[in-house]
Amino acid sequence: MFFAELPTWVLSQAHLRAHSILTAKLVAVGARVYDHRILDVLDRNPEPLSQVGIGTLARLDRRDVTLTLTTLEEDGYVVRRPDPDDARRNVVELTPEGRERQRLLAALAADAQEDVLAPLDADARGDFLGALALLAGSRSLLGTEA
Amino acid sequence: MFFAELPTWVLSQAHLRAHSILTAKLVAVGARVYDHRILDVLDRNPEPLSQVGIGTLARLDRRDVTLTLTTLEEDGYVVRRPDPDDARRNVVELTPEGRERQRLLAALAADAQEDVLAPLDADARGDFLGALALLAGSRSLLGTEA
DNA sequence: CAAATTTCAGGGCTACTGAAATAC
DNA sequence: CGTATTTCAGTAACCCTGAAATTT
Repeated sequence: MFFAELPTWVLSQAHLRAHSILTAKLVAVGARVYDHRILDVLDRNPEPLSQVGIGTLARLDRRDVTLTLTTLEEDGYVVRRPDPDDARRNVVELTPEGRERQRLLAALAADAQEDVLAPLDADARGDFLGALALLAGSRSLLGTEA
Repeated sequence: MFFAELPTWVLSQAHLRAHSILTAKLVAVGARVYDHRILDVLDRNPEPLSQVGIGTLARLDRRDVTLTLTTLEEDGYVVRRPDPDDARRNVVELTPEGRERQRLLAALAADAQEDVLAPLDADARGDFLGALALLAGSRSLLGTEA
């Protein structure tokens, strides 16, 4: 079978198109996908999080958490403080600007979903997303387990 | 909506799982996805191809064609010769070893497809792949156009 | 002259590993 | 002591751009 007929290939192209749509929305405001992931988990968790906690919830490597937080902190969207209960940890919190930033990024991400799914009608979307979650397996937390 | 519920996220995770399955099969024999793409188009086109021709058919950037061909040539799977009709071009051809290599990689890629689609039954696969091709759009050449 | 081909240099994003410093 | 957290250095694969050298 020709490589471009393989499901693995079509999946990669569908992902690439979706990812391009999403990143285009985000770069328009100077943001990246990692920014959105981290601000999202911070916005949803009222209790302060350590960087390890952020990495777990945002499914990001510790390295990428560190680098992304550095830029977010430089831009004034988050603050890092040493955890008073455990000096090994940083406590990371959203600033008001960060919370506002997240609302913007979430709105842009929502726009992107509509663009991505535009080729499918409402009926087809449900079936498709169900099958997609099965294929994603434990990598998405929406599928059979979660 | 939580970022992990977004279709863009689930799509990326499905792709990542599929890609991991495929690359695991290939790395087991020391090959990469680009190797498979290039050997595939060479194997299917009896007439010799230039590097630009390979890039077009394999949907690879000219830079990646150059780098991948260098390793394939070092391993004895392809040969590059100056095109006698146009000295700007290289004519690239599979060696017998390259043809055999491609048969191996194609078999491994086929195995990977089965593993990837395992969570879906036969009925669901057709619908899913049809929807997926729509989302991939012009990036796959299987969808509505092409 | 302009255009095409190959190659090199380099970057950006995503995902990841090893190791150091620090603190528990 | 061993373990956990953060940080730095670095890698791999994928996708892409600019520019040079060569030839048409």
